[in-house]
Amino acid sequence: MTADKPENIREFSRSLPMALLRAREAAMERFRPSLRAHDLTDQQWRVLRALHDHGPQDLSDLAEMCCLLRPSITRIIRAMESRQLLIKRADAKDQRRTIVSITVEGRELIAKVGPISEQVYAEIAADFGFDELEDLYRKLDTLVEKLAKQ
Amino acid sequence: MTADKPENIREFSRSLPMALLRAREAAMERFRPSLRAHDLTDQQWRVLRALHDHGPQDLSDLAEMCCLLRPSITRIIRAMESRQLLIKRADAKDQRRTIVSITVEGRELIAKVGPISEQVYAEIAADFGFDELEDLYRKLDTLVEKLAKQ
DNA sequence: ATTTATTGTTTAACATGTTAACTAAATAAT
DNA sequence: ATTATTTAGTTAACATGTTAAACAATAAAT
Repeated sequence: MTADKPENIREFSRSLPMALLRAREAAMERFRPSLRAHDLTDQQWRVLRALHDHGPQDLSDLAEMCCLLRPSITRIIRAMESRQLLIKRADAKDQRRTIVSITVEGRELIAKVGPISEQVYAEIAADFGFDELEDLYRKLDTLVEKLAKQ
Repeated sequence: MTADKPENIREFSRSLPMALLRAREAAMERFRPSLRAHDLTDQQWRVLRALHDHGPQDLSDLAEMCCLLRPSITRIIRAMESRQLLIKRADAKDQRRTIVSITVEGRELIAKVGPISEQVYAEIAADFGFDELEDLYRKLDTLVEKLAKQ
């Protein structure tokens, strides 16, 4: 007895969010081992890289950058500060703002994990094709752009 | 004083998992309002659609289908069962397996939310371009395929 | 047949996602 | 200047993500 499959809804496999999630999981699966080996969650690694690449940031900008919600980043920063991977200070001009900077320890961790991560990336590019990858980036950027408007 | 930006690591913005996450968030942002209006989380909606489209499933297959981990699906199914959106029963041939089926109430919810979801999808296709969307699906499928091997 | 290994699911513990409510600091309005 | 509004961040409460460990049922090995 097969399920009576109504035709009134798009197939599950053709769900854009699902397709993007599956792709992301497939990619992350390759990066996770090295992150976990250094006691980093996906999110902590994102925060560390954002601070490394773009310098000190207030929490809201950092959250936006890393695709994290404010309550999440509050907890993530707290845990990372206690590990001394970053430091917090109040913004002198606006006492509401908290500004976060990466520490030497944070940079050392990047120096350890970064190269492994780069190698994984190179493997992905080799398996999928470098040009294909660039094309995918462009399409994803365009999608975000088109969906953000309105 | 700008951050000293070392060149030894790929730019944060060129992270494949981040690009996929940003795109997914941009898409989900459009679907969430109707899901929340019917007290559904993203994950619960995925489970409901999977059961609707593919019929009764055991928990492991369902988890795989929905990109969920086993511990997550245990809790999600428990909550949805108490809302009577689905029912569980033991597999007669293998008492370890739990088989889940969508209920009439579950189908009724699909009948309410599905059309709204379809309309959102049509808007996305209109904004991004239907052919572009099809092309994106193909590339994402290929990516998963190439990354899954090895 | 009994033991051993494997498999499907759950529980536990902690991190994050998500929404709403709250606090304090800065701005705007009067 | 005082009040009202907005903004940045936190807390609370609950859902899910994630890993490891536990458990029961099955399959494999002897």
